[in-house]
Amino acid sequence: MSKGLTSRNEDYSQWYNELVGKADLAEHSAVRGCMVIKPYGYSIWEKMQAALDKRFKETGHSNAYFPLFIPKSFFSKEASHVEGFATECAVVTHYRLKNDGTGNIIVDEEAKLEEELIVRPTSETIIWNTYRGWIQSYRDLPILVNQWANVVRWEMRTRLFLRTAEFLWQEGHTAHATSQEAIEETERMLEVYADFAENIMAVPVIRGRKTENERFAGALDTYCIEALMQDGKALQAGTSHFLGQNFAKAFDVKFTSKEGKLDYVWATSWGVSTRLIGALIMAHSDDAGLVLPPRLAPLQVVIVPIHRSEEELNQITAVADELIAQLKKKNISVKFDDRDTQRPGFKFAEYEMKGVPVRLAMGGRDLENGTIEIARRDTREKQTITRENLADHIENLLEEIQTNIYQKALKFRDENTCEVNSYEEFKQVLDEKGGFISAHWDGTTETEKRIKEETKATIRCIPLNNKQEAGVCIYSGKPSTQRVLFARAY
RNA sequence: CGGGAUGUAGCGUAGCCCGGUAUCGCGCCACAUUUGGGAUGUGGAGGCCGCAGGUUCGAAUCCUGCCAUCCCGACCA
Repeated sequence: MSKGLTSRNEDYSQWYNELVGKADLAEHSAVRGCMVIKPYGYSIWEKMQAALDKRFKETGHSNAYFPLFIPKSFFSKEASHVEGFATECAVVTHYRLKNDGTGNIIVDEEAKLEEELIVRPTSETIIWNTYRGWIQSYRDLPILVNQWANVVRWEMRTRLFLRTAEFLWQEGHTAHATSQEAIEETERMLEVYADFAENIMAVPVIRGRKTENERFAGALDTYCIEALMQDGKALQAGTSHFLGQNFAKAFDVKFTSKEGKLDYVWATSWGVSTRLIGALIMAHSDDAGLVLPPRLAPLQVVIVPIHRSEEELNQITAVADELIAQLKKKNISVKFDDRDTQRPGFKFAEYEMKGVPVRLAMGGRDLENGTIEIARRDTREKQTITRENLADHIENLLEEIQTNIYQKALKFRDENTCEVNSYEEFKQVLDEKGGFISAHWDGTTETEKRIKEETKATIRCIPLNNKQEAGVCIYSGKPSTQRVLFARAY
């Protein structure tokens, strides 16, 4: 476990702040808990966006954009929804400032809004208010829309990347003619997320459903993917909600079916956020810095020249240029770092911190021998090889690294997932080891809450395709039909 | 919003108890020597000591208030 990546903000090390981002934007409470995403970190987000967006399009979705401000009255139309978000809303009450005559800029009380605006914490309400005008007939369905946006949730406590007051995300909002179709959509998008997490981020996830207690405000069912971080805590990495007809009823969105019957529309919503950057970091990094899976690394290959003279550098550059051209043909991003302001050793350490998957180093020795030094970030191994078929070799190595990072995380999760059969054992594992704990639960919210109060562990999910198995609840001793997954979580 | 801690250069810090305008390291700038794992030497720049009051001849230091940050809790993608 990296010293830079524990659960405590104070342990996020210097390199982490330098490279990825920092919540240091102002000495003012109004922006407390917001974050700055620096260029390198943002380019990781852009890669995530591109990969996700591609999958959204492949599954028939289109992007759209809805307003940042939501009238308070919209917001309060769905009872459980407003209840769930009421305590974390930023509210706009005025629209103008003025000079008070002494040079101070103050809020102009005359510019008070008749109705307050909520800065969106999520967009269900304003989108469903809009959908009312888009939907009349079954021919208008389904509506498969996604929005890339920022949202604000005024949490009492923030945590860099995992829970910031403002965050970037995507939120999909779909409308369907039947319950079944909406449930299928909910499950489809969960699988899109799971596939993205595992194949692009190299983070293994558990697909599951939330308990009633942990469900999204306004949803009938919440599906989620849960990942395990290196410190043994779980992280909810994405959610997909089956909203039933709740929002359609709240916003009066009806359609005429093929049979000529008027009915409310069925809905889903699903989202992932910049929290994924935190997940990526905490799942893979080590003491030398970030470890990025090649498919998300802003820079996949770096070449560091080691030279004593200008002439030597020119010779190295010539070899490098040829290699760069070959790599670019393969769509592999590469940088030739010939800065003369830093020494090779410094560069090696720097690119390790940044998590660049493959590093090449070439000096006079290699020029003579026709070789090059190749180092991989995931295992930190390096070897000197000939330059024959180098581009192909690198292409294969990047794939191998992608796989290896995933396998390593998967092995870690397997080693930190265990079944327990008593509450004593449960508490012991939780305190000594952490990780996912599979245990029988009687299915009541009361038991769930008691366990949370006593141990801080929550039910992360009821895994999909869960094995049905008779047992007794570790807490109440009542009969249970299946195990659920517990963990302490972020 | 409760409980605890902390604010000194870009970053990390010493000094505070026992008042005399600030220590060290990293980083930064210049020059030289270096360059296959975070170079070395010499010289240099950089600070309203979180903010506002108070006590005092004199405050980083003592007192009061405020602000901010971090940790724990409630809340949560």
